[in-house]
Amino acid sequence: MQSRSPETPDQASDLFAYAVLLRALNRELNKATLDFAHRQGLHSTDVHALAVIMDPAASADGPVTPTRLREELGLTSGAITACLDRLQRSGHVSRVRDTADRRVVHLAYNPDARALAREYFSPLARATESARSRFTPEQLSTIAAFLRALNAELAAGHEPQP
Amino acid sequence: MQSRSPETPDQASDLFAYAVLLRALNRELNKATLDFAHRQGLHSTDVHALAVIMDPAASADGPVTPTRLREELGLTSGAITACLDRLQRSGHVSRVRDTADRRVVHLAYNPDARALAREYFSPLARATESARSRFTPEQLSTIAAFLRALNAELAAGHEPQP
DNA sequence: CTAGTATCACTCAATCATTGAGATAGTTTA
DNA sequence: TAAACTATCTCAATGATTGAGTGATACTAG
Repeated sequence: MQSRSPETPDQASDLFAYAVLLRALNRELNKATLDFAHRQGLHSTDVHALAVIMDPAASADGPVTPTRLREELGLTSGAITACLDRLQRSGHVSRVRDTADRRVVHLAYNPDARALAREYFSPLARATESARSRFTPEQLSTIAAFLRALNAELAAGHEPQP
Repeated sequence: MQSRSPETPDQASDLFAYAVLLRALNRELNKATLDFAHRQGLHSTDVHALAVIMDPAASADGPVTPTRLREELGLTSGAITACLDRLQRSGHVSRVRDTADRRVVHLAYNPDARALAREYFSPLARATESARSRFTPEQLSTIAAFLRALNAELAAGHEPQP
């Protein structure tokens, strides 16, 4: 530990400071999401749901279904139904019955939701671009590797939760 | 767009993939928070509030007040009061009047909330430790620098929001 | 020093998202 | 075919959140 004065930034190389940084990041992203929700007149739940439906990483393993959304958002089925009702009424997503298993509903976002998505994603993209510009391609690849590793670790940590 | 095959990892060095990684991280952290909230019988709002009150990064500029919490969580004053009532009733935080400005309330978390905090923070710490172990100190310092830069950019992005 | 204004936290009735137990329709197993 | 299972939806009850307004404290100008 070579931290000498309070403002030496290299203290951030220890575990505790890392966790603090990550939670701060989490807070900033949540705040951005809330801001967006308020501007759009949507509930934060609905925006979180939209993010899951729209984000390629979330829909990596197949189309998103209400059950998938329930797991992702930690809500009960009743709440998911209400949330989807709101999103459908406001024209952001539609429910499409699976052809193979007709119990299953696939969630598709409508064309006009794309503009919404762009507006939602762009502040993060802008901030990310700004931060990225200060690092070399090699460094950026290291950082991406870390983020991937961390995501994998966190995802693994949830699994054994009955 | 130079992505060749789905599993090539070096696609993650472009901006789009970065944003996807960051949102995935955000989702994982939120999910961890929700799990914790459910286990503790707390509302997600209350856990978010606790996180703000407990986290050193959040309380960097002075003690946390209800107004600060309102800005951070994007709720109205009525909701904040109710949330603090719950947290106080369950013994996690106490309200302390500021001595200088007696309109202001400072939020302090009680000793028994420390154990709660440890349990809340430890899964993230464990995952972070695991991910960190695969990188050199120099790389870790680069990654921390990026996280700090990104947080600063995101924080700056919120300011001009009236 | 005093009136006027701003700020901080709180109150309370109304609103509306969420819960949780069940109903419904579809699928798989025996 | 009947039984067991699964995915989604329904709906009354619950309770968190809203939003306007209150009381208390602080600042500021005259």
